[in-house]
Amino acid sequence: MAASIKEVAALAGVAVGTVSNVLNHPDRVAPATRERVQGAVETLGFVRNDAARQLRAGQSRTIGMIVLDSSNPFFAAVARAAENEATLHGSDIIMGNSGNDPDREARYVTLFEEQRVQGVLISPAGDISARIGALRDRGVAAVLVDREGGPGDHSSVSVDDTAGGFMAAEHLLDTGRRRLAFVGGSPGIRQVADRLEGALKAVSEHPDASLEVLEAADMTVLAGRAVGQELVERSRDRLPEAIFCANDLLAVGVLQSLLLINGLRVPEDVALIGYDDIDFAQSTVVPLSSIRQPAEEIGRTAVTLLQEQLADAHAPARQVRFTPELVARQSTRS
Amino acid sequence: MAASIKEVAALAGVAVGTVSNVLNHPDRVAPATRERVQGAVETLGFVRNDAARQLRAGQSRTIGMIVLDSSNPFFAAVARAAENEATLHGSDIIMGNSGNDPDREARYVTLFEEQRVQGVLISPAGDISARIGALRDRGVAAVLVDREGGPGDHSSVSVDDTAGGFMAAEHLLDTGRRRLAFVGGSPGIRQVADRLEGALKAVSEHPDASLEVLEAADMTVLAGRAVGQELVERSRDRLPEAIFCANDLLAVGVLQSLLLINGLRVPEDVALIGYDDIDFAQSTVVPLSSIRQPAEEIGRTAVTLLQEQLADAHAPARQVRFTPELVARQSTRS
DNA sequence: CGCCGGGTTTGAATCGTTTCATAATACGAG
DNA sequence: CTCGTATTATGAAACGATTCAAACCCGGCG
Repeated sequence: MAASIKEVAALAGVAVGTVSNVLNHPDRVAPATRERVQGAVETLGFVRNDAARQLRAGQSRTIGMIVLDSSNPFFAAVARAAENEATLHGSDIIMGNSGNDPDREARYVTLFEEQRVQGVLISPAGDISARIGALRDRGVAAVLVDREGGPGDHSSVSVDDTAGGFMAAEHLLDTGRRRLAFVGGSPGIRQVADRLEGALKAVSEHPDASLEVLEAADMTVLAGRAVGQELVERSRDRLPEAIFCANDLLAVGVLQSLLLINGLRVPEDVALIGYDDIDFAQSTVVPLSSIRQPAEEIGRTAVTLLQEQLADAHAPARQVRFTPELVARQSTRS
Repeated sequence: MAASIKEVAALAGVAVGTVSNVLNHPDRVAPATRERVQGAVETLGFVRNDAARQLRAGQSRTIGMIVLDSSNPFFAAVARAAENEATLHGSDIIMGNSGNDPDREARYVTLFEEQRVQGVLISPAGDISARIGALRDRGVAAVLVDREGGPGDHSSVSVDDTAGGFMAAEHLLDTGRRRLAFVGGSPGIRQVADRLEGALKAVSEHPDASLEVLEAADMTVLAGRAVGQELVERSRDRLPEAIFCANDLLAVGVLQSLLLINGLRVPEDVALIGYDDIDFAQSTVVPLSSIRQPAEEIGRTAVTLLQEQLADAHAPARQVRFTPELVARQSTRS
């Protein structure tokens, strides 16, 4: 159905090699011939078969990217920045969503390997350092995104989640709250574990403070709402004074159930802080305090690190680590 | 670097065809041989080269999807639903972001054509019906998403934007507002034009009502904030009584500047309604009225229609059209 | 007039997989 | 013991683009 280079050659009355040259090295072809070939390409509606090209080349121009949750605005922002940066370098990015599911993650890694992508940007769900090692052995560059690489082996772009967790809890403590709660997703998620660890550290520095840990089914608005519901069903005096959510989506959900459904006041009855500082954080019912991560820079840097690896396979792995930043808004006012 | 089927065959002491059979038709191979081959695959870390496979097959198992703006939660939801549905059918989806830029859109279409994708799901930015026609001629199925197909030629999944625009304006009029404003992106965007048209129709039915049209640079929170800023700088009596934004992101931005920055009250001073009913709409400072579109169904249906086309190239194009729904919240209370 | 050198063009070889007609083998029945 | 059949294995051909050594053409120079 689709025309091949051979048919173009036949129509233009030249050899296949010439057509290929018109496509890839126009300067090597005499102007008259070039036009004749371009005419043939036009009339046949020829579109280059990328599979054949790649097969010959042994490698594609594509970068694979696996994100934990593309419907989380934070990851969407990271992905967008990466996309822009890649376009600048003449690469295309194709994306996959693991949804925090190690199986789906593995499927995408395989898919990308089969496609012989140049490299992979990945926010790991499970423990895939073994898999990444295998990738590198096979000559596929990889950069961890939003997760620190092991000791010197993988390049990575991360944000210091422990510091972020510390900042969040510290802020709550600074504003006079003592009975804190942490709402996270599965403790298997590294970001959740690290943020919790930071929070625990802050709390441990105040002998009179406590931190209760709650687990949400998911890191979504809906799951946040469910946890919030659970909380308000307790007797009032067992309610925490402040809640730290592992991301803004959870915080928004908790906020909804506290406030809209149960008539509690934020921050008077309960203070609330999220994580990521997504665009919506400042527009919520009560503007949400949060810990900001530099999404754009993360995406851009990830691509840059990957390009470094591509340019020189023996370039040392680099770990870039950003520091998050507290953004205090009304939801934690004292 | 990467092992090929040939090396696997050599190591296992069988012919290449046998290895291929182990990979694709394990039942045709004797158990003993199968295990020997699988062992070789294991030790060599063999990964199938998809380019070669596709070249031979002439087609891939991939579906290409082009969205207008993946950082808009509405599109993210559509994409996610499509992804799930495709996975169910054993296809993979790769995504591209046009960002409403016809050039980027064209680049992605080309990329997908070169990859010989099974089909394309596309929310068109520019006028690409010509391009889609070319795709079909070449045997690539296409489904328009969130835009109605022309008369009988393309399959499409859309939502009646004119009806939605009408509903929004009608609702504002019903609650007693008369001087309305419409905030949209570029009028070149079909959704914007249609929603405006619907609103105009509603307004024209009320002789004492008026509709002022404002254009935002973009359909983002930031652009919304800019337009809101412009509005509040006017003298108070020239302020509209109600604002209809072409999507929720714009509405959130407008809300921010009205309320947080300028101390106006919503809905008392100005009523506000958005479009899409994204998850955050109910969590904004003042819960946002909106027009809901069934994102999940749109994504799912798009894939279904594509599968129909794939199953039978001569299946008639189908147009599925959903009707949006008004969700009234506090921001338009009278 | 023959040869040289440049710019052009040619077309066979190659990439790795799948397919399929054919060959090899094993096993039972006669 | 032989033939027929069923099961399994073989390996050449094909997919379509790129590459590259070789062929070709043509004007200029000795």
